[in-house]
Amino acid sequence: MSATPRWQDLDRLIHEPARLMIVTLLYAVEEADFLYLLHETGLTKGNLSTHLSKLEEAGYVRITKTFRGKIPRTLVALTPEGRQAFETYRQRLSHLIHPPIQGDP
Amino acid sequence: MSATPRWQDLDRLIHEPARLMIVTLLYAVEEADFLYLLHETGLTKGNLSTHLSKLEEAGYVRITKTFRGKIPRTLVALTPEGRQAFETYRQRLSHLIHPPIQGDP
DNA sequence: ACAAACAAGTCTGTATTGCAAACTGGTATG
DNA sequence: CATACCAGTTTGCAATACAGACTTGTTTGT
Repeated sequence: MSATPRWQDLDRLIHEPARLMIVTLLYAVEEADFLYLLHETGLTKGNLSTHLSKLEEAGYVRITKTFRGKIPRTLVALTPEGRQAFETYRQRLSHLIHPPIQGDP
Repeated sequence: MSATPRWQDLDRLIHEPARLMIVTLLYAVEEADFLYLLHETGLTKGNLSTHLSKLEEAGYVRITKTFRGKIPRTLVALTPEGRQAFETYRQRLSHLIHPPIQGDP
């Protein structure tokens, strides 16, 4: 028992490919609307909506609903915490992914 | 619809943290026995066993059962396919993880 | 005026699957 | 003889990702 479960500490919320995709996009562009994410990720509306809600619950993104005229527009942005979480995730993954190489031709 | 789901192509089998852990270990040491993996990963026996079976089904690892005296010993090694899959996975993840752009103070 | 399509969801149902714990079977040890 | 180790298989549960249907309001096409 116990061991060193530093691996398990991978943030499951970000780890999920769909959300990893979303977070990565947000990290790059800093702000995006629903449709942009929808097209860029190729997810379905419902799916994207759900994932965004989860990220919002976790405090990783902030969702702002505005109106462009009468048309609703949903803006999504990473919060500082989300940004931080992504960086931590990224670091941890790096450790996993290219570990100090061992004797291996 | 359609879009470009190059992200989705992340190999789910390897992506799962527990298995990512296993594969990474195997990639490093090239050969490991059950107990080593058990202690190193901190998984339960059943869990480890299940994950190994899945990796075996996918052809990513080869499991060799030997006997050390009368005590069973289970050796696990990455197959070339597994090795290939891990490298592909790693590459794809790299693309995701440190993206080219970054205009962001 | 009416139909269709868009924007941004919510809700539901299904199917996977990860995980822990219990059980199995054989061996060594006290 | 009972306990503990090795290496599993099976079971049961809980979470969840995903697609698709349904909703509400708005704009556009004819």
